[in-house]
This record gives sequence, structure tokens and C-alpha cells, in this order.
Amino acid sequence: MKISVVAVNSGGEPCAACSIRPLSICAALARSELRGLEHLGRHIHFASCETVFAQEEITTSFYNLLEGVMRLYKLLPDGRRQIVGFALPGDFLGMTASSRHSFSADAIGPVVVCRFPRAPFARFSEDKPKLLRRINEMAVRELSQAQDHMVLLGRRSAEEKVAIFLVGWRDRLAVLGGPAKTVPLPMSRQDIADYLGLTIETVSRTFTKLERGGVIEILPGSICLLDPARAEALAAA
Amino acid sequence: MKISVVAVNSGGEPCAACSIRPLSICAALARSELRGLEHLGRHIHFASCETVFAQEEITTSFYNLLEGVMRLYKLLPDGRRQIVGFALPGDFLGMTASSRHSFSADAIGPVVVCRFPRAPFARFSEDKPKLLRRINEMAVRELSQAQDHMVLLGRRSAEEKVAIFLVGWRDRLAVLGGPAKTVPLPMSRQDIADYLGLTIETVSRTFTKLERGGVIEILPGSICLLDPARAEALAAA
DNA sequence: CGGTACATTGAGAGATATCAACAGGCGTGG
DNA sequence: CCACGCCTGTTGATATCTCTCAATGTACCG
Repeated sequence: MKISVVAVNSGGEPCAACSIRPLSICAALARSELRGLEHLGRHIHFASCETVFAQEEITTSFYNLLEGVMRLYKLLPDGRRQIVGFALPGDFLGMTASSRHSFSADAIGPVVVCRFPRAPFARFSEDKPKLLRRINEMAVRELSQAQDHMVLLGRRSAEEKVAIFLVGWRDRLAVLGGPAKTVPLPMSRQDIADYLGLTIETVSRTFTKLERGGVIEILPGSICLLDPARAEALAAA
Repeated sequence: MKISVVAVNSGGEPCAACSIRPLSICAALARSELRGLEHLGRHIHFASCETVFAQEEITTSFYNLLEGVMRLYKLLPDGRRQIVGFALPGDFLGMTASSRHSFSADAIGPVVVCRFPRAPFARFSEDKPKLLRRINEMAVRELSQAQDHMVLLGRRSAEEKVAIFLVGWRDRLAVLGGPAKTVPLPMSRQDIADYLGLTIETVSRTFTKLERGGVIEILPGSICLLDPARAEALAAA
């Protein structure tokens, strides 16, 4: 829960050289406008399991995820947890309807974010229609993903949930690193369970079932999609 | 499934007189800008159960809901249905990440929408930062609601789901019509079930259970919240 | 080598789904 | 005006999927 703040480019870094720029909201900015952003953004490193921001905390910043994976989750008073998404490089976090964060975000493995203080960023963006439309586009895409996930949570069986998760995660990683048969799973089984609305035992059993069925092979920290077609069939059904 | 198009103000209607303007995206526009919108928007009536737009259909328009209630839902190939939300006056529909609708929308009871053809509306809004920010705000609020609903679908019991639905629906109606003890439920039990990720039987049994517990009274087309505090307690738990 | 955290497996319980019957409201038509 | 049929909602009996509780296994790390 502690927050380690290791400022890496306290002086501002050339956004033009940013590897994830085409994926992020910054893709909407011209070279000249990037200059303005460079003054606002600071790179911050987080170690595994550190919290970037927490539910109910006052929103002070926006975050552009540069490296690593984050889990975004909501907690109920009695401890039940629902992971509402996993963030990957390019994702933009911190937009809220109210002045407080509606979910918590912490690092799964080492993470680097580009942090923008809220008010200056709001001023920077307020008269840049292209940027606003880009942020809109990202928000709408996220909303669409959220709706897909509602279908999963409300209407899918455990086996379908796991298959959809594996195929979907593979596809998201493919956008970043190119397609690969073996899919890294940096998150724990508990994370997967809380994402899919299952218990850890059911996730484990379903993994085993899929392995016995020859659909996947379970490896430490990853799985191998032996039969992608069958996994996709389960996911579509 | 047929679409009844009854144009009401084919010539454009004074947006300044629109009753739901403060609730909708149009709140972000100045009087002079409203003029531009009036040329774009057309009022259209739909009868109960008519489809305003369907999943996979090419997106041709945006819709501002003026009157009535709509159900927004996604269907799986085998017929399973998940309702991703109910739309009320002021809601803005049709924003999509792709060029096709990601869910279907149809009328629950008579409905009036203000329809804006997609391209002209996009042109109209593209250089209006205030409007873009307003649309953003609405999108972020919807995303937040979607995340709340994920927690419900993934981590709540049937009784909690129903209580949350009733309290939440009451609160949404209160914004429009002022607080009331008796809550109209224009949607069917099946709609409620598909919204909460339950079966119709479980919804019915849970209603009965809450009624026997003195929390609600079941009336035709509505329920009365006899013990709001207990309902809210179930919802928060 | 032992400890700890994470993952898997098993047995049994429980919540919700499924299948089936029944009740009530409402419109139609005799 | 009443009988009939249809549709929606309720209730009951049973099935099943997933959860819960418990034990065992495994990998990593000091």
C-alpha cells in the first residue's frame, strides 16, 4: 500500500520519443503540442503490488501507463473484490465522474506511469478538440469493453469465462508485442477469479479441465494456447 | 422489430424549450449554438417494444432520449441476453468505438428520441470543446455505472442484486420526477432478470421474499419501498 | 533445508437454475 | 356480458453449477 515515488525524468522527457504514444491519448497531439505536455508529465516507477491510487481517494492526477500491468478493482465493505479491468501500456487512468477515484489501481509487477497533475492537464486539454475527441474515443472503447464484461459476468459459465479471458488477454497482448502462442499471465489466480466473478478454486479447476481437454498447457506464470480454435469456440458460444 | 418513424418536428424545434436540456449533453451549449443543433435533430416516436437500433447495425445516428424508458442489451448467439442498462430521459445513445452498434436498444413503453445524423453531428461537435467535455463527462459517468454493475454481477447475491436495483432505480427516477415512495417498474421481470444476471424465477422469488420481510410491497407495474432503510442496508452490505 | 505464499485437488454444501404447474389480468370474440 | 386463450408472473420440486471448507502439493526465497 505504500507509494514509492521514483521520479525518473523530473525535468520533462521528449514525448516524441515515447514508445507508447501511438497507443495513448497523446497520439492526438501535434509535435508542437507535445512540448506542452512534457512540462506536465513525470515518469513514476512503482514496484509490484504498490498502489497507484485508491478507491475514494481524492483525484489529484491522471496517469498514462507506460510499462507494466495494473489491476483495477473495487472492494465491498465486507472484503469482496471485483476487478473491473487490467490496464496495459497506453491506457489512460484517472478520469472520474466525481472528484474521487471510483476504484483502486495497483501494480502487477513493476510499473512505470506518466503522471499528469489534474488541474494543469485539464487546462492543457480544455481547448484542444482533437485531444478531447481522442480521450472520448478511449472512454467509449472502455465503456464497450465494460459492457462486454457485463455479459461475461452475468450470462457466462465458468468454462466460457476462463476461455474468454485467455483469448481476450492474448489479443490485448498481441496488440502490444505481436502474436504469440504462449500467453504470459502476470496476475495471480485470485486476480483472475476476482475478474471473472468466480472463486480461485473454480478458476484452478477450469484451467485443469481445459488442460486435460488439450486446449491449453499450464506453465508457471503463463499458459500456452494449444488449441486456439477450440478456445475461441468456447468464447464465442 | 419494425421501426415506426413518426416525425414530430420535421422543421426543427426550439432546443431552448427542451425540458430535458439541463440533463443532456445540450446543457453545454450556448443559446446561439443551440440554433445549429435545431437543424440537425428530429424528434421520433417509438411504440412499446420497437427497436431504436440493433446490435451490429451500422451506426447512422446519435440519439438523445427525451421521453420514456429504453432497454439496452446484448444477445449471445444462443439467445442468452444481458441488459447492460436502462436509458432514461437525458441519456445520450449511439456513441460507439467501432462503426457498428455494440448493443441493441428498444423502447419500454412509448418513447420519444431526438435523433442526430452521425456525420453532421460529428462535424457540429468537433470544434466545440465545451460540448466535447460534456460528452466526455457523460461517458465517464456511464463507465463508472458500468463498473458498479460489474461488482453487482460478479460479487452480489440475488437478494443484494434486487435491493440494489430497486434503490438505484428509485434514485434515478427521483432525479427526474422528485422522490417518491412507490417506484414504477415499467420493465418486465424478464428484463430485470437479464439486467441482474438472474433468472425470472429467482427475481420473482426474491421480490416475494422482500415483500414477506416487509421491505417492499409488490403492486402491478410498480413496487412500494416500505422500508427504504433496510433496502439500502441490503444494497450497501 | 525449511518456511511461506500460491496453486491444485477433493468432499460436501448451498444458492441459483431448470423444469413444471398454476394463477391472474387482459383483450378478443362469441 | 361472459368465456376463452394468451401472456406475464408466481410458486413448487428437483437438478446442477459453483462455492466453501479442508488437505495436499509446489515454487520461490531466505
